[in-house]
Amino acid sequence: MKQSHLFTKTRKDAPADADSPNARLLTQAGFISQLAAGIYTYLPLGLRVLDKIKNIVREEMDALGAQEVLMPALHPKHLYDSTDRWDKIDVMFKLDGAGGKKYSLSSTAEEVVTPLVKEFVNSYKDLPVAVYQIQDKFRNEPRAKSGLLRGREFSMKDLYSFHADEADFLDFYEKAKVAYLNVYTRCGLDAVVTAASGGVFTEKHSHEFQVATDAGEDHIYIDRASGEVMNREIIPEEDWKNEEKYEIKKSIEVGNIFPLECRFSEAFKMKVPGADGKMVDIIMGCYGIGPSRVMGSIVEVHNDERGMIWPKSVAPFAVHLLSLSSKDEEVQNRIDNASEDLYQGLKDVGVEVLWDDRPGVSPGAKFGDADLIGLPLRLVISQKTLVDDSVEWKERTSTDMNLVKLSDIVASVDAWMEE
RNA sequence: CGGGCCGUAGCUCAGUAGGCUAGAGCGCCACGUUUGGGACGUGGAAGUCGUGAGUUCGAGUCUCGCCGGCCCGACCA
Repeated sequence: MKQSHLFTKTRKDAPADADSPNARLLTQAGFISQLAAGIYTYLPLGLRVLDKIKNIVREEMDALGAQEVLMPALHPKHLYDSTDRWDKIDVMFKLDGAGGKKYSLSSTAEEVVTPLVKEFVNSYKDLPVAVYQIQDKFRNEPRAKSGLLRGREFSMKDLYSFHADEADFLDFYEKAKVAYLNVYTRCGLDAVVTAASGGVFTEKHSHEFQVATDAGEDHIYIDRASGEVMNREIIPEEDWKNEEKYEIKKSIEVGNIFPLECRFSEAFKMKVPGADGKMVDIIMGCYGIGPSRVMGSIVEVHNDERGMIWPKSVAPFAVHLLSLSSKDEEVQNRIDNASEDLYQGLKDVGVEVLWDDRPGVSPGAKFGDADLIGLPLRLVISQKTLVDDSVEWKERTSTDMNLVKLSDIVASVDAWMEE
């Protein structure tokens, strides 16, 4: 994409009302725009990141054997009458429809997915089933905060699994854990599985995926003896400051999986015949990842004083190509032609390039924007590099710069992409 | 939902004790010069001072209500 065509712009000054690094940097670089507290527009650069995260999630969910659907975000009240949750979910947005009907905006989807799957599952032979969706969720948070980390409308992937017996559920649950860890690793996040309370659904523990960072609002306790990681909510209060027993870190919860047991299958009278012909209860699990929160978390973890530092896997573009300006028309033409050739050459081999082709913008401004936007690889073409028939190569994570011949550059980038 | 901070140009902010035509930097527009770390000169456009009421001869400034944002806490099925 040519930067001259990008309708968004970077800002020289950080926004005054964005304190957290993710809100400040994403806004300053033109990735997101705030509409209200906890409500954001994803601009072209930000949307590309969000989509890449969603696609990584998709790939891992598909590999797990789950099937993607898209359920409505507008939920009729009667579903919640079946589970008695209409007045229990206090973050639920409720609205009135025509004819006195009542609806809520999706804050979760157990009430939709359970009847949905029930439509198609008639026997133990139809199980297990795992379905997921990636959809915006709405939660009337008393206090939205920290940019993308806690919003009132946010992207969430929610997966639900249905099983004929406990052993099958546990097997799937463990595989889901691995799939989740794969997602975080691929997104450049170092997440740990953390035991947490089971909430209202189960006596068992649920499991969270926590990324240790001071930007987090959770506290994880790492048992120094066993290595087990636990959320503070399941630590006895007298041990909250026991640093001899636990290593304590602040962290962001980037995912949560938990057993639902038969809470929802019972509420919707979902039972099927087992192998012996007798009706069996259906055991469910539920598994959530917020792609928008993952995006914010990546920025919290990967940034420096100059801007964001995107991992290659989720960067909006892999390469930032900078054409520096020259007063000499002849030189300028050579810069433009070499840049155009490289831009096309990279696109032809499938490399995503943001080309800073803006005329007349000073080198300092282009470098500043490149650092702020934080694409993994910066390539510069200028009078200086063309003297050597070369391009300057600099990775965002390094201060090293070196020249690569124009004749070799596409192959070099292609090889770097495979790393 | 409790507590705190804040709202003045597109952005970041200043605005003394209430005082007459409301300021700066950046950005933007025009022209010229400049081009390897956010260049410079000259000229220009741009503001119902969040909003409503009140006090006052006079309100960006004081009082109250409302709206909105950020932070701390509670909450986070």
